[in-house]
Parts: sequence; C-alpha cells; structure tokens
Amino acid sequence: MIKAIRGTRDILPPETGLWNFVESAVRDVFRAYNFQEIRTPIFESTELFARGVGEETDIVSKEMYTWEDRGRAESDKGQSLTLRPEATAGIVRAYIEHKLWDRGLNKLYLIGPMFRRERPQKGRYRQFYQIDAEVIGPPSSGSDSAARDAEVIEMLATLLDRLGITGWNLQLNSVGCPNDRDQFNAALRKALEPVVAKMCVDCQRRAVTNPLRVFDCKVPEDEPIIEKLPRISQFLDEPCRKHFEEVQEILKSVGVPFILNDRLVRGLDYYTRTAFEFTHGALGAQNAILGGGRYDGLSESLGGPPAPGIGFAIGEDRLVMSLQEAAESVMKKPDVYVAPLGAGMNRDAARLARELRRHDLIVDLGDENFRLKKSFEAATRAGAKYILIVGENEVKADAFALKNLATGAQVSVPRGELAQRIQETL
RNA sequence: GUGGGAAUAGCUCAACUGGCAGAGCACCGGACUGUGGCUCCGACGGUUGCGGGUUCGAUUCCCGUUUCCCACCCCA
Repeated sequence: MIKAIRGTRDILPPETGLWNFVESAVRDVFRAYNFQEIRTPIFESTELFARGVGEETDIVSKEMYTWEDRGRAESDKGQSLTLRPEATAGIVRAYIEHKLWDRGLNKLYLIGPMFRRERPQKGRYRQFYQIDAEVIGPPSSGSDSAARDAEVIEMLATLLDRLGITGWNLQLNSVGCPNDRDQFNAALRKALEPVVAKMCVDCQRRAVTNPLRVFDCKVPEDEPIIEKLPRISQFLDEPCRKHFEEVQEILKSVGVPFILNDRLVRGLDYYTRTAFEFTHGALGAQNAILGGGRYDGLSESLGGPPAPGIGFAIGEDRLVMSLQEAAESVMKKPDVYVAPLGAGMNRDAARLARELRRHDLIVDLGDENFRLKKSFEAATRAGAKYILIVGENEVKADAFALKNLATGAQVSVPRGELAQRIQETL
C-alpha cells in the first residue's frame, strides 16, 4: 500500500470542518484590521531563504527541502530551488519585486503549507500549515512604529478569543537592533566563560554555538547561573528601549495581558526589536502556538530598499489541536435529504434537489434503489434536518412528503413552497 | 540528527511460558415491500507494519527496517 510519507498527513472530514472554521475566523478578524491576502509560490530560489532566514539557522542549514532544478536545455544551467520553510522571506521578495512600497503601508496575510525536514512528533510535521501576516512598508508609511507592533499583537489576542481558545499566554521581549545584539552576545560569551564548565552538557554546547540558547535551558541546576547572566534588556539602545516601552504602553491601554520574558529569543536571524510568542499548555513540548516579531533589516538583506516590518506565523495544525470544540459543532449539516423512492424517481429528485440548492439550501440526494428505511438511515447519518420523499404519489400530486427528522412531524408541501418551508424553520 | 516506547479487523483493544487470531463499536444484509434512531439475527472484515533469523511451530523470542508517539535539538 502506498502511504502518505513521513511527516505528512491527510486531514479528513470532519476535521476539515475545524480548519475551515479557523480560516474563516482568521479572514473575518484580519479583514477588520484591513489586512489583505497575498499568495506566493510554494517553492522559491534557495538563495532567498539562505539570505532571508539566515545561513546559520537550523532551518536553512539542515531542514530545507532543496533540489537542483534542471535547465531547459543542455547548455542551460539549472538552479537550486527550495520548498518554502516559512512565509516571510517570500512575501518580502514579492514586496521588492512588485515595488509594493508604492502602495505605502502593506498589510498582508497568507495561509498555506510550509515544509521543514524535521523529525516529526505531535504538533510537528514536515508539511505543516501556517497563517502568516506581515505589516511592511517604507519608513515614511509608519511601518517602524510601535503602534504597528501593538496592533498586530492585539489582533492576535482578538483572534484567539474569537476562536474560543482560553488559557493562552503572551510572552514579550525586545531583541534590539543588530548592534545591541552583537554587544549582548559578546557580554554573554564573556559571562559564560568562567561558569560554563559547571553547566549541563547542552549548555556547554550552546555556549559555543549559540549562547542565546542557554536561556532555553530547562535544567534546574543551571538556573542560578542563568539568573546571573546579562540580559538583552540591559543592552538596548535608547531608540530600541523607547520603542519597546511604547509597545507595552499600548498593549496595556487596550487591555491585552502579556508577560515580559527577556529570555525569549527567536530562531530566525532576521528578527529585530519586538519578539513575541503565544503559548498554550495543551500542546506538550510543542507549546508555541504562534510566534512573531519585527524584521527591520530583512528587505535590505534581500537587496531591497529599507522596509521595516513586523509579522507573525500561526501554526495552524497546533491551533486546530488546541481548539476545545469538536469538529461536529462547527460542521454545516444538510438542510434536507432528498429521497427518491422507486424506479424512475431519480429524475424528479434531481430536479427538486437542483431547485432547492438554488435557494442556498444544503441538499443531499439519495438513490431510487434505496428502500425508504435506508434513505432514512442515510439522512440521519448525514445529520439532515429534513427528509423529502419523492415517490410516485408525490410526483402525481406535485406535492411532497417533508418530514422533520428531529420532531417526526410530517407534512405534504406543494413543489413551489418547499424551499420556503424548509428555510423558515431552520 | 540522538535516546526511549509502540504497531494485531475501518476504529478502540484482547490473545497466559512460543501452540487453531478474538471482542466491542462501525459497515453491509435480514426480521420490517412507502417511514429513521431502539431491539434481535446473520454476513463481511487479517500476509498480526515490512524483511530476515531461531523453532516442529512465532502476534509472542532475536536482528534489521518503516511509521507513529514521548523526550532532546529546534521551531509554528
């Protein structure tokens, strides 16, 4: 048997109902903040991600699906392509390619699959889905304003509330500008030097490869040491500190609760200043439901003009996982099940179903070979509110037996009144 | 990429120390010819993830492999 490959999966009904529920809530909420949809290719030049996400990140160095695409002719050179591992780089590429700065401030969102070759586990797949949004534009459009950071974060709080996700946590930090981070890194290395030998093996490795990651350590014995390490907050320059304070002021003003966490570091190289993460307890080790931050230098590093931006990515798989509601409750059920009864009745049933569907009713249709009992069972299983019997007697009278499956009430309704009759009691 | 656990019918799970592979639910049919849910009866359903090995005999023990789960790493 041919099976879905490692780390990929089929999402089947009724679970797809939950996905649709999430996505339509997302579109509703984002619309209220004047975000518009963008769709970018699923594969891009490898170079885009190498430069955008950062050569040194895990994503680029070991998790990308990359292949050499062949040239069109013998003499033509192929090029290295990569399935997108995240959305921001592609969106910024499109921003540069289509000179979107002409439009001033761009508020864009994208929903779609991303690809990373990681070891799968719960809430982590090799093809996974992200809901991504970006605010990006020339500095003159106010794209670097703390107001945008706060707006984006507040929008996310609204979305989670709207979806009925309770118990989320917002963690907030500023990772400063690149200059701040260089100084901080240097200070961190210096501070680690005398104490690193006493720390866990993971931390000893991190101290060399990526000192920031020491803050992620979960070993209790290392905690006293980590407590005394310098923090990024001590290295923010004046503009960065001001910016971060304003983000916090606005969030307080609109009533979005947050927890300052100066250990929060994000895994992609391009992040600057505001960094945030929403977590949810029900997700196990993969508790990050969404993460985001500011990337003021990304456009330039991709060869574009200055275009400060802030964005986030929601892990849609994880978001769906943390929903309380069962898929059942958000699924749309048929309004009516049309049950043809007896030879030749398929034709009349099809005509009736067509009429009812044109009235925006959800209509399921049986088969004339079914015995009535079977039609009733099928209608009940589909969750239909009504069953409409199309038999010889009904066709002759041009009035049809309409039965409410919940109450058992049954009436004979003339053809012309059917749609209205079904609609008015929904 | 590293470490641990698991894999048996569509689903949830049994099967004693190595001895005929089972149950519930679901599905299909009947009781019941144009009126569902309940009940009863029946049928269907399996290369025990895959490949080797040990054995008279392997779902069971051993080795390999694949996938999932948990943790690490990292991230959404």
